Amino acid sequence: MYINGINLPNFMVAEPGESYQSNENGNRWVEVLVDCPGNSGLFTYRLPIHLEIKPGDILSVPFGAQQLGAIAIRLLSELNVDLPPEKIREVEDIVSKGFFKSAYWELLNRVAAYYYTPLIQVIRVALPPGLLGRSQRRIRLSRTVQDQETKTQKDKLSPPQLLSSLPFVSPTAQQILGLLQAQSAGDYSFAYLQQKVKSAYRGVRELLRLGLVESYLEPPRATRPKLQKAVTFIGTIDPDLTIRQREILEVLRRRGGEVWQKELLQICNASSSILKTMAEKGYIVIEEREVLRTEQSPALAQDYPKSLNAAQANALASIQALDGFAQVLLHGITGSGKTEVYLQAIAPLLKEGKSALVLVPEIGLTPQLTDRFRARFGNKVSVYHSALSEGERYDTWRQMLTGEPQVVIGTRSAIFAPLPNLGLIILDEEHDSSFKQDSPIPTYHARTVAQWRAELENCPLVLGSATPSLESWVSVKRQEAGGRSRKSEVGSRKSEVLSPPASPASPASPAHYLSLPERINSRPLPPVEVVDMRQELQEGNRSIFSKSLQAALQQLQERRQQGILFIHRRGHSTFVSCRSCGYVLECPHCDVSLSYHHTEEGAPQLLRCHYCNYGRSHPQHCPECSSPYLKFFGSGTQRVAQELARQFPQLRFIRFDSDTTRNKGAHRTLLTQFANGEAELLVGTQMLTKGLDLPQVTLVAVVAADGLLHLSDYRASERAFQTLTQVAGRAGRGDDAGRVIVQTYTPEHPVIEAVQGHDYQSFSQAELEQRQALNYPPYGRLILLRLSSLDPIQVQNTAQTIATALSTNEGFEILGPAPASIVRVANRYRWQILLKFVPDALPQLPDWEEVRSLCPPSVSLTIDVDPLNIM
DNA sequence: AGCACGCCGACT
DNA sequence: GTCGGCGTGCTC
Repeated sequence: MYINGINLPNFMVAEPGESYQSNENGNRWVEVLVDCPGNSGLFTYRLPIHLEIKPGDILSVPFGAQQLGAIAIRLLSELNVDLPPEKIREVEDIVSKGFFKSAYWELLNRVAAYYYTPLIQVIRVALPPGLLGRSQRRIRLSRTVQDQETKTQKDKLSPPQLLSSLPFVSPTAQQILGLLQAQSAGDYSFAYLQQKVKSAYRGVRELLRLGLVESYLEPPRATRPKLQKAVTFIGTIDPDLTIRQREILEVLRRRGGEVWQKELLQICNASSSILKTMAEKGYIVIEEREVLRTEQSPALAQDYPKSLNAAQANALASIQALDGFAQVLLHGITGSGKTEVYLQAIAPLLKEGKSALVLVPEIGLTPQLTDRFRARFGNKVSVYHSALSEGERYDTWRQMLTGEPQVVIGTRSAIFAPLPNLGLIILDEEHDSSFKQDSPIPTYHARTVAQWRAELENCPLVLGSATPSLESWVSVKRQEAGGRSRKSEVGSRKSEVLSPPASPASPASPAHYLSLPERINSRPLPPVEVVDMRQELQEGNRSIFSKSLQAALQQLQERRQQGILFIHRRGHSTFVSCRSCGYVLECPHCDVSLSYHHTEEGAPQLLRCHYCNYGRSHPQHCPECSSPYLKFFGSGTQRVAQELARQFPQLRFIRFDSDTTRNKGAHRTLLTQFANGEAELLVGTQMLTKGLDLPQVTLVAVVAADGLLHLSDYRASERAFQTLTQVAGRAGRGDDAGRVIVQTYTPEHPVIEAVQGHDYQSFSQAELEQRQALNYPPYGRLILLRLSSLDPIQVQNTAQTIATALSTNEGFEILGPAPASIVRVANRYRWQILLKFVPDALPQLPDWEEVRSLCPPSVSLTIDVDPLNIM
């Protein structure tokens, strides 16, 4: 396949056994998948003789009164009996030859099946937007009218005379005709006419009958490649060239024999006519080439591989020794140089002609990471995420299809990047919850999909994190233990014994745990000081800053060092805690804290458990110590900023949160300002935790850790530990030693203690014991049914009906139905039912079709498999 | 989702 | 009586 100079490889087809010439095999029909809501079913079309259609091709088909994109699923030699042959229409065209390799196709199908999502929805995530676009119906003046019109103009007759010469035309039709005549091409989209004219439909029909206008379909506007003229040098430099021509050829030759025409003319200060002459004489070729609209990055100095410490070298060697599918957990503490390991693992792959896929939580937040990849691999790196423009996305996507060895860095949807020859998949910060999509469907987790993809493409998957998710931890541990018995407790010793790569003889253990237990250059992890805010209150300090933090901020200012202030700001997900004794109100039936319920104005204040729907009124006094100082927690960045400005007027700070980083490139700008020393303090939320590498930061402070600790969610502790460890890890990455201050009302909380001791090991062990006792993931699986409707009564009733129907099933426990923590969002009332499955039991899944049938049309139901946010 | 058809209320 | 609104159902 050859498209505008880019050589597309011939992909294997979804069903390799398919005959080359479909008609010879008796296949006369094709089943296609159409992107049309309300039906996720298949449609059958006739194969035109002149088109050679194979499964996996993207087609254009007539569908009702429109033309749309469809995907060929399989060829048929016989028709379904209950499909009347006269209804069958013919495929119009092939939009794109099949790029659904069998492994890729299998991946999409697996995602659809696992997440109970129609396949077409999965395909929509995988394909760039616009590729499955629908046709546009357009209306234009018919030729006769146009001719007549020009004649009228020539004869200086006014248009009304044209109309008056016609038979009775309704006012609507006249209006449409007027609009079309006013436009130079006499051509409008039907949709435009419909919005401009009251009831255009009838008017248009009338005009069509009269033969005054014609209706036509503009084919689906698949995002088109951008073309530009390129000049290629072909001949030799001939003596009978003019001096000017020779000059141009010289420039062309020096630039590698191929330059964009625009560029060449600019350099030579020439006009295109001279090039035309030269092309006619056969010295050069001018042709349209595709220009890839890929993101341009600032010029970067070439970066070279850095020397590795022992653990890094060990990890790299283990990854490089892998052959085929394997899952690797690269557990490297903050600042241990995981990125360098990735870079060096990728470099040899590119030489072998393979590509690598690197997934990161949020691309905008990590300009540093992409810069580093670009500095190392130059233009072999492309970035792929949903914030790209349609054109950029399409072009990057096509760039991947070329099969050139390359590195693609992207966010969760990039797991579907159509890279052939995948040699390695890396998920950086694999614990991060943004790898999970919770709406729209499919509610996939990129890590789960990555595992399948690595397996199907037979390449290694590296999961990197300083704070691995318990899922990955357990999964790798379990498989490692299953494959070979090793005595040493992993992670407890500094120099970790690496398990040798799985030999082909024992493929049972494709899991490896690799540890980077030390920071690069042997820098120490920063000491973590925990400040008891109850104590501060007792001592009369009512400020949100402890004395210790105040002193540290003062010092920062004096020594002109830099720091980070972390605030956990979350809208309504607040919890209630006693300011005197730190008691947190919890649900008596579940092991979670109660959350303050957002109800109507003036309604009684309620505390509610979102798991079992237990509720109670907000108490006046602490049930533990009777103190009246019960407080909702959740102070935002703004309040902290105000407080900073008041107490430390000299201190310059930059707010780094979703309010201040909304604009494109704002992250980079703010970080550059900070790096240039334009402020001493970076004040921000979650986004500070994600992969920032700012060597000059010596102080990290967490204003109130409690906001993270007591969310009413079984994952609260894991998340809190991850976030706190990550944010603490921003300190002391440079030559100056760092320190961390964590303010809390519950210093004895196990998470705080684990963070203080930088102790992933004991934290995960304790947390896993609790999860196991309660059957929560990674042991028991969860499926969350989310229901929503504009009608609060109807959702509640439906939720109740479904829960009752499900209760006859075995193999899972039903929690709820319960209202979502914020019941009303965008005027929709939301309820949910959580299904908790018994671990290792054969999953007895409910019949989802039956469940859906219990849902009236006014209530929408989504099934979230392995939900991360249960709130 | 579109885009048909079809059935009812407000006008010449 | 038509015109023009909107509700319902289908698309190989």
